[in-house]
Amino acid sequence: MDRPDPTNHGGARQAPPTLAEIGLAAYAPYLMNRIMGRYNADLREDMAALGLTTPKMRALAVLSVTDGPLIRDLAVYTVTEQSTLSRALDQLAADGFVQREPDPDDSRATRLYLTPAGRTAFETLWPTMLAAHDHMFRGIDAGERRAFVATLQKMLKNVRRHEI
Amino acid sequence: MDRPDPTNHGGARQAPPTLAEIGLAAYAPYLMNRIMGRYNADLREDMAALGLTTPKMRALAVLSVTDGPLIRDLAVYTVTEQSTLSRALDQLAADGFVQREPDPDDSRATRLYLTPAGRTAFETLWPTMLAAHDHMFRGIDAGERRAFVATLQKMLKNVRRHEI
DNA sequence: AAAAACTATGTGCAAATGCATATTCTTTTC
DNA sequence: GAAAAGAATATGCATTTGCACATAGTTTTT
Repeated sequence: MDRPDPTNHGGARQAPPTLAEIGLAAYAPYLMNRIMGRYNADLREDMAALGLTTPKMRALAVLSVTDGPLIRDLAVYTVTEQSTLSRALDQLAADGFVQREPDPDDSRATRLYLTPAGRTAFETLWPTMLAAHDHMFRGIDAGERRAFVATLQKMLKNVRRHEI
Repeated sequence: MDRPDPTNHGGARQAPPTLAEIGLAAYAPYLMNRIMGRYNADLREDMAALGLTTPKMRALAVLSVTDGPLIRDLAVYTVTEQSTLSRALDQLAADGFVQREPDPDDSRATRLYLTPAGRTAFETLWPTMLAAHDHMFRGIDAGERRAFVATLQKMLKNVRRHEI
C-alpha cells in the first residue's frame, strides 16, 4: 500500500515533515545516537581500566589498522576535535601507547605510530568492542547486516568532506 | 559465492576476527560515529546561535514529541548522563525553554514540559536537523531507507535496557 | 623572492562533562 | 510499622572538551 515514507522528504510533498510526524522512533539520527550510546556504555568499564577516554580509545583503534597517519587525518577518522586529539595523544604518548614521529617531508606535520604496548592495550579492549558489536546485531541475519553496512557506507560517502 | 561475512562473528569460525580483518570501513560502529559526527557538525552553528549544547538540543527535541516525561526517562531518550541533563535543564529553564513540574504522585520526581519559547527554539532548529538528515540519505531510495531504519529499530531493541 | 595565504599542531581558558555522593522521598522486607 | 533497600534528582569536584588563537612551517601569488 502507499503508506507515506517518513524518511523521504524530497518528493512531491509540500511542507517538510515535523519530528512528530516522522516519529522519534523512526528518525535515524535518534536511533543511531541511542544505539551508539549503549555501545559506548558497554566499553566504558574496560576503557576506564586501561585509563582510556573515548578519543584515546578511538585513536588506538584507528592506529591499530592505519600506519603512520597525520594527526589531522587521525582527527577525521576518530571524529575528534584536533585540539582534543592533541591532548589525548599527549596522554597516550605518556602512557607509552603511541609515538609521534616528525614527518620527513613536512616539518609542521607529525605522524603517529602505535607502540607494542599500545597494540596490546587495544587488543585487550577489542574483545569487548566486538562483543558490543555482536550484541547490537543479535538476531539480524547476514544479509540484513550486509545491507545495513552498505547503506552506512553510502551515507558516509554522502556526508564526508574529506577523501578519507 | 561464499565470501566471508565480516559482520557475522557467531558462526562456525574458530577465532574471533580482528578489526583489521573486518576493516574499519566495514565496522558499523565506526561508520555510525563518522556519520553522526557530521550530523552534529551540521547542527553546531545553529545550536550555538540558540545557546544550545547537544544535551540541551536533544532535550528540546524529545520534549517536542513527548509530554511531561520524568527527568530519568528524558536522560534515557537523550542518551545523556543524568547529572549532565540536570544541569542542561537548569539552563533550559533559565532560558525559559522548559518548565519543571513536581510529579503529583511521587514527590521525588519531576516532570518536564516545553514552554512555547522552547517549542519555538526547537522549530527554529528543526529545518537544519531535517536538512542534515536528508543530506545523509541523499541518493538512497525509499525502500533502502525503510530497511535501514527497520534494522536500526531492531538494534535498539537489542541493546536497550529500559523499556522506552 | 618577498608577501600573502594557507596548513599542521599546540595551548590558554572558560564551559561542559562524568563520577561519586548527598538529599529527599518511596517501596520492600522482616 | 520500623528499618533497610531502592529511586529520583541535585551538586562538589576533578577532568575533559571546544573554541579562539598562537606558533611554526609550506605553498601560492605577484
